[in-house]
Amino acid sequence: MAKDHPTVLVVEDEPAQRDVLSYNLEAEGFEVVSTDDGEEALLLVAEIVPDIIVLDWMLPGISGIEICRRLKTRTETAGIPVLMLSARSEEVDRVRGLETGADDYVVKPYSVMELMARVRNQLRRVRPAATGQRLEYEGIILDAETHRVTRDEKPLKLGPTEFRLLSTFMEKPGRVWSREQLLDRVWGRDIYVDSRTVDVHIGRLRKALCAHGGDDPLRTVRGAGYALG
Amino acid sequence: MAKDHPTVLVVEDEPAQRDVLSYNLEAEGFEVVSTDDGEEALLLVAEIVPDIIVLDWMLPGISGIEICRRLKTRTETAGIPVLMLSARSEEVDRVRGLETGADDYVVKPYSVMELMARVRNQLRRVRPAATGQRLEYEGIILDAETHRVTRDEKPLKLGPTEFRLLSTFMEKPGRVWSREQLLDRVWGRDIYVDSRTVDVHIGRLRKALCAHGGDDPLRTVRGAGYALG
DNA sequence: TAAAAGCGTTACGAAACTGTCGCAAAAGGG
DNA sequence: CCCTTTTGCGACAGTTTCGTAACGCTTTTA
Repeated sequence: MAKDHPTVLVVEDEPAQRDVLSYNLEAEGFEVVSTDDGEEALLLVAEIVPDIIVLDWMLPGISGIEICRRLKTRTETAGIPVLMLSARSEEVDRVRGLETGADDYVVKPYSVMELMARVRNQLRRVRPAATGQRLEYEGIILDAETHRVTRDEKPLKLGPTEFRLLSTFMEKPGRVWSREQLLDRVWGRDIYVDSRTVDVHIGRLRKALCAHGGDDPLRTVRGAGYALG
Repeated sequence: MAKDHPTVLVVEDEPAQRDVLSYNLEAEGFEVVSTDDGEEALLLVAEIVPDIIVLDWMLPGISGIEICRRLKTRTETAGIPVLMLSARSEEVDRVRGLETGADDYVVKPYSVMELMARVRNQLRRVRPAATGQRLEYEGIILDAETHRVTRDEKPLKLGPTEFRLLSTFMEKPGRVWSREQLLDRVWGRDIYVDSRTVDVHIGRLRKALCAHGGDDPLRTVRGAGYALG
């Protein structure tokens, strides 16, 4: 029903490796999409907008390094963390890998635990709420671990949907989210609900946020969507 | 020279598998001893007295199942948790595995994270003090060593399941645990138990905690799970 | 070996939450 | 200033989630 699991895109040409990665990532509760093809990867990124990309260095066709470079030079995708995998261990490669903009670099053979830790580490930057962190904005504190929300020390009562909605806003204060983006993120990619439903929940969130007084921190951007602050 | 890291004995004949296991277990801070031979395993158990044994089902010479049987029928070794690994997935095997006294059973291919979690899970059973001897929260004191719980000096009567449930909560007061996470930690990953069963035990735990008066310290987080405080 | 305690499932009522609708209010555009 | 588009929001009915009592079964205890 609801989606709060981050999506990982795995780009790896060797099937066995790909399976191990998918299996373990899924077991950790991530939503995994994988491909063995560089071109397809670039298309998938635009389509599914993953929260993080795990990218093999060596690929048939476009190399991983090239994919990374392209992603990092496009503003829409530059923010997505890229974790490079490589069979080589030379220092040169590590440097080159990070030069192209990869956010982290893991040398094969790697410990699965280590890889998971690094994936989580990157996610912590992009999806703080999904990794159980504390978010704060203008006196509003959202603690993902305890599921508690307070405004100016006073506890707020939010339903599950309002909670996820607020988490999304607080991960990037100021960012404007369209109704469709919110439906994707808060409700789930494959669920159909009328986009006006978002309005209603925004309204409910507003009411909850202002329950003890204070300004409405949510901004309506006519024709575009909503934003926090 | 005190040994603060639990020792794991890995019995697995395929070198690649053995290496993966050792690597990941060591990365997790366990002390690992491994062998590919069943006879040697039996000798090693007597020698090093591991805290837990990870045992492959199929071995040249003595089978894993036979090793398990022998260990479980000797009183000195019966208490050591045995985690069975198997490439087969038939129900028959699962049943037979648990019949011989294995404490848990993992089917290949397994998630490394899952395996680690199960190892930790078994260890917790044997060394409840591993995380800390005495937990306290708001007048509730749980002594892992004596298996006793008091609230405001008054002793509480908890069943085994409620005890484990409470110790999970007290490990991280405030943290919200989903029903699935609780099933994992308190029950065990392999057995199918309806997730609603958690509710019932939460209810029982609540009743026990409030037996001598006082507020209900457990918080229900709709759509997410439960938390202490 | 009988009694007691503990366990997991089910059923059902209560409460909370959800999505949709309809209309009023607000915002833009010309 | 009026007309169109977009948004706010109360109301409502349907659905989901939760708490708990009851029950049969297994394990432990005396």
